[in-house]
Amino acid sequence: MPELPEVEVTRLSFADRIAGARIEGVRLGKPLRWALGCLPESLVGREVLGVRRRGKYLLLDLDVGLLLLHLGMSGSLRFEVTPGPAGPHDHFDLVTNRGLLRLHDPRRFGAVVYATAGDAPEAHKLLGHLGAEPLADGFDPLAFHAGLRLRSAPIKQVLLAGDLVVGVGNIYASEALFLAGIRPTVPARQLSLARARKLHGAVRQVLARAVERGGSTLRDFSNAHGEQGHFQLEAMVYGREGEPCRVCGGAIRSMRQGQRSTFFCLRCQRG
DNA sequence: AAAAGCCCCTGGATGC
DNA sequence: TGCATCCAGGGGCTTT
Repeated sequence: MPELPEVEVTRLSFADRIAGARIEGVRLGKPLRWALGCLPESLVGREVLGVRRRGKYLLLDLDVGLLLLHLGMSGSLRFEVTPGPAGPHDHFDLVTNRGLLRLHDPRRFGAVVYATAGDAPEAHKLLGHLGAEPLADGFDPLAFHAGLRLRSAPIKQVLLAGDLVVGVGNIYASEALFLAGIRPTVPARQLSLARARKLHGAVRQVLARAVERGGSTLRDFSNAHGEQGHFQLEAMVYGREGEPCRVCGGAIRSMRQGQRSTFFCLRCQRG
């Protein structure tokens, strides 16, 4: 479910409230993708300094070490001062003196992993290979184009891979390619500098807009307050197979790329 | 090195 | 109503 916008919206919805909180306990539900990597009791007494985001990971900085959180496909976080009892899909609770941070994740592709403070966060195994942050100043169109030139895979799959640019998942890859007028199947290396620039801008535009709209709620995404997103209402192509293109009126098509659905408009995406 | 497939898991929609 | 099948926002790992 969660791509960069949903993860960032989640972060914004609880970062201020958890900053400065003292950890009082940890409750684990069923196993997530990876083991926590430390004894839950060892977190008690530590302070949450703040929350950052790297790609689709949330980084909870502690006074000693940090927690990496990933929402996987079906995860969402809630932060509640007066929480109810844990449900069958609530697999991680961080009890603090400010409130309870709870991970709800039916499919359990998500994860909470402890990392020691020793290494810089960027050196962590899970983060080391990640590409540029698309909404940061460091996302450079020239470097983006240079990276694309090295890849022969279809541009849609290069966007999803996350080693050139992070945070673009299945919804926003289709949306960005539509905005840029680029066919999802074109080999990445075929994109000219001008078209790479256009895609670079489209990625930034669609992600920034989605953050503004609170993310996309297709089934069950909500931020840490339980509020849903609204970007799905203005999607140009994602999930719109057979419906008319909002630009040219032609029928939106869908196809499979790497066992994921891709949505596009034949007429508007000729490149 | 890069690309393509394979899984992890649950639930909802659809079809017979 | 019951059961099988397919599909879903991710991504690390293994195999080509």
